[in-house]
Amino acid sequence: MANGAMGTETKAGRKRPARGKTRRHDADEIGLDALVGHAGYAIRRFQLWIFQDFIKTLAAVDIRPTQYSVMTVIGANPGLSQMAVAKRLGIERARLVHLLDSLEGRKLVKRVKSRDDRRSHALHLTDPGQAALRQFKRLAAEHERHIAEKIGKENREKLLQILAGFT
Amino acid sequence: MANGAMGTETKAGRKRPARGKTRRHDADEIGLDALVGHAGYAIRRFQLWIFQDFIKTLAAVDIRPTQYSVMTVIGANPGLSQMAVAKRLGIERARLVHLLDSLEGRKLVKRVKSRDDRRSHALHLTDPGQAALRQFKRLAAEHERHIAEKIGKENREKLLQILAGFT
DNA sequence: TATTGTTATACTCTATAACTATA
DNA sequence: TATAGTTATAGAGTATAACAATA
Repeated sequence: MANGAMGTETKAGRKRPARGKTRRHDADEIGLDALVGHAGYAIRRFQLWIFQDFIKTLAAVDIRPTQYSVMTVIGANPGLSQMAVAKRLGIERARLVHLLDSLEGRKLVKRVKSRDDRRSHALHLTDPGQAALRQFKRLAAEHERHIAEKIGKENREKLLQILAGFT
Repeated sequence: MANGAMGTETKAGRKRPARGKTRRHDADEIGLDALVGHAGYAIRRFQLWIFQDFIKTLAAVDIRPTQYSVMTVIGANPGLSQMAVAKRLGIERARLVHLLDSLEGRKLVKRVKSRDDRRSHALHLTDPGQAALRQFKRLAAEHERHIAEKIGKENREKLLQILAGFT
């Protein structure tokens, strides 16, 4: 039996089932109502898709988005302090400690005591770390192609342009 | 003294400091290198900005993005089961249990034992929950205007259009 | 006094697995 | 057997606070 036989009409024009009547739906016939007009909702779903694809595409090298961003910034700016990396990427400095512990344990990154300021560490990629980063970048480029396939090449570029201020 | 006096030239044309030399930078002169071309990076930063603004804008009513999405979907589809809501919004059903515990504790939502399937609950907004949701929607619309101010009205609409498939 | 890196704690979120009561 | 809801646990991620060494 179809649901809502004794339901009242809602604003959206749907039948409201009596209390205690569970509506059965296919997932795609459930209305999102106001969520449809919320940029945050779409962005969030898209961002989850992107991270999942990134993780899958770089699974063989066991690198996650944040680790990739840390290595990329250190690779392009050798000698940065932990504070500088944390600020630039919007990561808590307390969290960066653990991220670097992991990358240093894998011999991809090294902390060198700074001579300028003995409180801080100068961060560098190791030689294997530099080679590894080149491979990570190739895989990340592949991931980027997945995005272009998903939303279209022009749309991806438009998106990058719209969000250029959030870097 | 400027950094990099004894550094070697990197591909990016920057001076590489000797090991142990910490580079001093203003945050905005640290290059992101490959991250600039990664949609995921920009999307992630934007998404964090959006969530922070949403949380701030709805702080007075103590409603977070996920709680809002759950109430909106229940409001538009009264009688849904927990599984249906979880699937539709991409939330783990185990997590939805706690989200609903909280909303039910605040008398915004109620679980009604389903007569159709005694394993499941039919979800409804309470009367105060319906009134509250109307207020949440007004505040969420204000948040949406903040987004439009941030990236531009047309860009926001373009974004919604590009990401329409991720709902 | 302030800052860097570190440690610790708490809370949110994600991902599972297992349990119960139903189907 | 399978599914809905629940409980529990572990790992990320976020947000703080406090501490030692150093500025």
